[in-house]
Amino acid sequence: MSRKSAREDRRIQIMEALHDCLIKKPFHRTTIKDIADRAGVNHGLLHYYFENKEDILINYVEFTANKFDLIFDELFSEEFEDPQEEIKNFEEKCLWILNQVSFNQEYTRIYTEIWAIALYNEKLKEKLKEIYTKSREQLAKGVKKFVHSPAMVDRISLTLMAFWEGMSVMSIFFDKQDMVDKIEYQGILKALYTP
Amino acid sequence: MSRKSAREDRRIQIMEALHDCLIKKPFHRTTIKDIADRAGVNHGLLHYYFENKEDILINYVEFTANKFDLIFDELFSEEFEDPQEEIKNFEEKCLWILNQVSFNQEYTRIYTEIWAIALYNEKLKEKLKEIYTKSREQLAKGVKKFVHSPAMVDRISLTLMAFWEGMSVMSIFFDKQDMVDKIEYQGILKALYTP
Amino acid sequence: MSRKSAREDRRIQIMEALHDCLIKKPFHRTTIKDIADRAGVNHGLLHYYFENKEDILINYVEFTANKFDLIFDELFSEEFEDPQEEIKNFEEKCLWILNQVSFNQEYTRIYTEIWAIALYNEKLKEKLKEIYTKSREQLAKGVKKFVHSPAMVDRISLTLMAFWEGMSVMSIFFDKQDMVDKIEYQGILKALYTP
Amino acid sequence: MSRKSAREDRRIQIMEALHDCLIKKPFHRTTIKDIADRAGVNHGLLHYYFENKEDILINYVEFTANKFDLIFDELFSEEFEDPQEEIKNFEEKCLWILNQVSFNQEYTRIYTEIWAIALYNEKLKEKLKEIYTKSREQLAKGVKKFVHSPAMVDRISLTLMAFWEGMSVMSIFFDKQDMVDKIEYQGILKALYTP
DNA sequence: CATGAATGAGTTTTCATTCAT
DNA sequence: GATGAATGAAAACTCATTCAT
Repeated sequence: MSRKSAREDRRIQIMEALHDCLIKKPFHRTTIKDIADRAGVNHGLLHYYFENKEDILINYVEFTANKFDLIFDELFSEEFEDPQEEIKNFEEKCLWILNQVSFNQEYTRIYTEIWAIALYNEKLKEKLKEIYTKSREQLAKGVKKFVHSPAMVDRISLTLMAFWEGMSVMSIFFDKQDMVDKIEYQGILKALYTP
Repeated sequence: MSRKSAREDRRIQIMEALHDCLIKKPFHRTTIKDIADRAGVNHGLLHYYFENKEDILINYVEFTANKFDLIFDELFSEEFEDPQEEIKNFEEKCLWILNQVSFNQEYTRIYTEIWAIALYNEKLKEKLKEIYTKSREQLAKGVKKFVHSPAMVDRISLTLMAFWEGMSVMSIFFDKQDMVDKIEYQGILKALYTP
Repeated sequence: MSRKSAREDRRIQIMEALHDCLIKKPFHRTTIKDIADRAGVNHGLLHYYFENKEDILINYVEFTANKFDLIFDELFSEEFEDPQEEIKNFEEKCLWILNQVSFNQEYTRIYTEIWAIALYNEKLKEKLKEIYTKSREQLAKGVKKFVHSPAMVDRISLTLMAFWEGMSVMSIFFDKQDMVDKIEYQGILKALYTP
Repeated sequence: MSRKSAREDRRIQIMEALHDCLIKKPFHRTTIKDIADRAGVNHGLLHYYFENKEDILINYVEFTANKFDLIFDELFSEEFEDPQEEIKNFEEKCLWILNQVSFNQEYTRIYTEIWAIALYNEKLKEKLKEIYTKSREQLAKGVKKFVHSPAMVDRISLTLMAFWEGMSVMSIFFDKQDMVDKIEYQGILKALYTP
């Protein structure tokens, strides 16, 4: 393994340690030592691999963004012959995102806080914008398969993103199953792409 | 003015100072002294009127919650003769909420952070739950006027809440006007209450 | 009741409140407000009746000193015909002091701390010296009844005082009953006044 | 010198700084910064080597306890052929303790306060109990050499401990030389071990 | 006399960051 | 690269005391 990737491995190890920490504590109460302990390295070393504490977070966001990217990419690139099938499949994917992504407790926790930090941190805000823009584009790719007006594709993907985001936030205190039960998801979707 | 309200005035003054501070800095970087300076009082006094820093925040949330409560209450209690009028009115109200509440930059900033804090603070979480439950109920009151199935009333209000919440969060970095333009709001609403 | 004694009543009320507080908390963790609350008066008032916090303590010491004074005075002024009776009576009194004074948990607690404060407070030290000197003198009065050499009277009273003081301090963590059992008190006393 | 002992050296340096501070000021008026300044180190460092202020005190007590332990151990392990010699020697040792330990102004000052703190601090109380129990045991070892009844050995050592403790406390304001003069120490001792 | 609002000095503790080894 | 000792800035909270009403 090259020297470069050994360095990268260490960085990933540290970012994963940060992830584990963020599940338990908010970022500003997570200390450099917490992260170091979790990663099993000396705390002084974190300053060798990252500029400062904030820098670890920014890199962490970039690091996890790639994961989401892969998920959304894979999710919406599948092709079907039958348009009817396409729609049914899309609805399934949307439901999967709601349950697996929006309602993922770990990411909801972590990203809710990252949003809050981003408010006062331009670099982080930029990163988040990137992530959401990409996701929206990939979602749009999926919508395009059965909706033709570009304006409507945009409308639907934006609305879905907002809806997921809101459900994610509300899942913090409202019962997830209860929320899912109350939503007749397909109805909403159908409504969205009905002209 | 009675002594009692003098005390309450001071408390409000302090909570308003916190509000001003939260627009500029996240809560955990806002110091007791920042709030005191902003309120123009001695920092020791904040500990006289509130138990601790967290207590100020919790009271602040309660304080602003009442404002929202009043808004939602007033918004959805108006009665119309014509059901058609009712629906049109409701749509207008919803648009107003999106623009005036969800897209209110100050509250978006502040509440995004409060959500993040609430993740690790049961008292705050409880308060937020209360606020959202109340708002949902008042929103439901408005929906009931033209939708008869209770299940659907529930579905619509939950979906709208999530949608607003998500739009609010996304307004942090996406252009608000652009988002409004892309949404054909009435379409969504109509879709929601069409069986 | 004269104005003067009304003032004195208030002062006593405050000193008694301090006493109650000192049973529960050390002096430096007892706040002016604690004392005021206990006394049922406004905390600002304590500064009207006493110069400052320390002043309350000094007055408290003087106040309780009088109580001890009365006890010792009454204890050793009784007269007996028979010298043998005198000795037996003295031994009883000594045992009473050990059990009722040295082993009095409240006073042990409070005075142990007062000693510590007195180390760095001349006024308090002076007060304590006064109290112990007086007690020693009254104890000596009791001893004189059956011991004639003034030097020995002095020796016995000093030794007894030290012994009581030490037992008091040690009663903080050693079992009192166990200590009493282990001491054959009369033996020690007899030894002390046997030439 | 090993790394381990470098750490221990620093800890001792800090405890010695605390000792120096306690001679001048009571513990609760001694600040972390006072101790750090005295030790010539940064105040933040104290929190690196000790959990908190209280922890320094507890370690200090343990640290000085060992010193006393050594003294008492050495003092009462010497063996003599002649029982008469044994007694004479014991009396000398007791007088030495009175003068060098009970009347040691520094330790009297410091320990008087530590007693007071221990009243409200279980950990400290436990430590003190340990120290006194050990000392009593070592003292008993010395007494055993010329007193055979275990009950009496116990009685004598307890009484001596109390006496020393009391004399120590009283030495705060009574003249030490005067007290020594007034005590015919050998008489007391003889009395104690005379059946 | 009585109240309680207001002040401000003081103290412990936390922690990111630096740096010598 | 790795370690852990050292630094120093920052911050919450406490409380005796003062004072206007």
